[in-house]
Amino acid sequence: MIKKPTIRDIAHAASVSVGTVSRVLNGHKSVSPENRRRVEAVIRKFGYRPHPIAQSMRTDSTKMIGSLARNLTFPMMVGFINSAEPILNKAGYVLVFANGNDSVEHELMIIEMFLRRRMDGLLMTLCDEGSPKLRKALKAVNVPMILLDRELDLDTDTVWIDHRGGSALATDYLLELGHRRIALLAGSMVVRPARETEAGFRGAYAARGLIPAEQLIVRSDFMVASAYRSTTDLLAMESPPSAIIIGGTMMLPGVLRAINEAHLRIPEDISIINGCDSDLAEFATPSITVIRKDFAGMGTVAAQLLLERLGETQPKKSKPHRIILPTELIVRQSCAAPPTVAGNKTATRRAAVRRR
Amino acid sequence: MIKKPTIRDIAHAASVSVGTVSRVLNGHKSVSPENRRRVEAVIRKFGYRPHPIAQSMRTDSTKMIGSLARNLTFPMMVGFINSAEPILNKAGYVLVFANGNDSVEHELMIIEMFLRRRMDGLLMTLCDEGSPKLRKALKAVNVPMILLDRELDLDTDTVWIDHRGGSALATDYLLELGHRRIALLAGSMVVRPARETEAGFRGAYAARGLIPAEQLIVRSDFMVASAYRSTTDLLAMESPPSAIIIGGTMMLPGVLRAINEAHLRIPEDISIINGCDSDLAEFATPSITVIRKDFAGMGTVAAQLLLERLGETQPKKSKPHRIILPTELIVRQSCAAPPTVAGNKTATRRAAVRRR
DNA sequence: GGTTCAAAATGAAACGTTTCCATGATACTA
DNA sequence: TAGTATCATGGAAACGTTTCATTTTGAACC
Repeated sequence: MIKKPTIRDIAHAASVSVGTVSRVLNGHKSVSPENRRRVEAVIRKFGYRPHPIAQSMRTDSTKMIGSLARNLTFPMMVGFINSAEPILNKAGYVLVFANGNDSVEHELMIIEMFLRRRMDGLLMTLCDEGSPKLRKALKAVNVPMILLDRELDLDTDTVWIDHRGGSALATDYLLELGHRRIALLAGSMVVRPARETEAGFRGAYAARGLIPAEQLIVRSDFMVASAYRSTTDLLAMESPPSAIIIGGTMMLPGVLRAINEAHLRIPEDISIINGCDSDLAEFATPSITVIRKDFAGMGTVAAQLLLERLGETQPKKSKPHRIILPTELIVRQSCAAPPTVAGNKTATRRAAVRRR
Repeated sequence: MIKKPTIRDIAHAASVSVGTVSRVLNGHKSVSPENRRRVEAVIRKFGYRPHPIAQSMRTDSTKMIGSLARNLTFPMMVGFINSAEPILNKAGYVLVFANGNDSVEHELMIIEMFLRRRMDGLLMTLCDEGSPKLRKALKAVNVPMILLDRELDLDTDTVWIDHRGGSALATDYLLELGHRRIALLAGSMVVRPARETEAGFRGAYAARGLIPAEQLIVRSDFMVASAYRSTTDLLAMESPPSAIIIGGTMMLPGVLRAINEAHLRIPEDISIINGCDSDLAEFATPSITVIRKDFAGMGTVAAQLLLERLGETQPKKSKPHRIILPTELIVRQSCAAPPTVAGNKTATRRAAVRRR
């Protein structure tokens, strides 16, 4: 491997000073057309590319964006990264990715690492909004940062998904169908999505002058294993729910398994709505009604917001942006009127057989 | 934000030279216990951390690993990154991620970018093994590189998945059930997995002295849209297949949709086997038999292999590693004996109704 | 033709490390 | 005791840029 040419080589070959080459490179004004032409020719001829590390050393800017996620397993992160990464790339930035593994300690380490490595900007989702340590760490961040679906009292740009609206839509839909015992797998209250989901749920009840059954609101975490456990418990209750709203994005398999094992049919015996769309929701039998959330849109918006901040010459912060992305209820086949109270099981089972 | 202390500040505070501090930092031998103690104390007191960019500038090593994938949408990439990233992190490396978007041009740009940014190592999957440009670009790579599930005639470490074995297992299973018209959605022949899948398919036929129907082998790409189209075409054939093996990892929804629209039942009318496991495969009704592939294992192995190479003091290449990860057939409910030839449709439809 | 002024170009410093070379000190050998 | 390894340390160069202060150039003006 031949040694790469440096700016010095270019300067020499074009018989100008390194300063002049640098000015050509960075499009500065005062360089004569004649010299500019010559320098550019030599650059092309040598295939010269400036050394990014040396540039970083001098300018203290790395053209790198750090992205911290709780867990890449979440389908949302895939949609997010997939749409954010090309936008950043196009602007000359590179995405450095790290997994927080749902651990505060781990996330702290990663934040420290991002700052030490002089990331130019950060895209962050945290596992716990309540951790004072994390809050302090974020507060010390001195580069543009976009907070993703998290609520911390910091003056940073934020992109939120309207979990509350989606949840209300779903709840209202079930109430309209006649359900009165709706369970909610809300997830972990230490992050905004779970709290908003619960708020939307309660709001929909309240709008009809109804009150949800507290024991049907389950707050645990977003894992598939807890979903399975929670659903099993719910179905074993004295008076079980006639519908379940799944708050998280990856809990659906656990819920389906629990329902299968209880030998219940969807939607005859129980209705369900999932908290995000997925292959499984679309192609399960019956297909699952979902609250669709635009994670790809979140990636796009976050990337654009970040680039905007990075482009600001004035470091005097303009007011932080706060963007909320709408959600949508995709009605499929997993919801029906609740089983009638009298002659419950038999009636609905017969109906199901007729159905196909 | 206070200015960070530099090695010079430490040297001054500990009344030693910067050289000595550097030696302490890098664990060199010849520094007196007394000085080492003092320097370490000052470092702790100041909370000093060496500046990674300056280190890179001097050592020409960035502690960054570039990872190029065709498309993060592939579930395999998620499993892969999720398991590789923590291993690299633990060793002090950082994962820089880029999406090739299934475009040769784009992948070339990214490779160039990785090299320019002086990645210490590369984890690569390409969209086309046949592209001379890509081959040339890879050949010019002068850092350790692991090739993932791709076959190029280069002396780099490689991690392969045993697509051939898995495909043979699946094919044999269907042949054993009595199927003789098995379709294969092989995917795009420009990458190894597709070719190996087809080879395993043919091998299983050959092992029984049988010959597959060529018109049932479909070679297109791995997208869900093509899967839908191909399946629709297959089902519309004069004598359609009685079973389908899906070569790709994300084509299942397309196949299911086409089968639904043709009003065929799985497995009574048609058997299917998917090329990788997924939530959908596990929880679809009926659940789908799959060839399970260990993408997480691939991430682990690739990361370890890469770290091993990076740790080699001798740059004299030892023989390239070539690791093949086994596959496994997970039998679920999507396969049955083919419909009997006589009285075909009626017979099986009745059977299906009986079934539940 | 000399003076003035803006534009263009140069040369060197600086960014924060690592590493090499030289030097001094200490211990070991003959 | 002198000679010679060995070890510890300091000082400085080097990595490849950008930028700043300074000098050079050339045109315009009177």
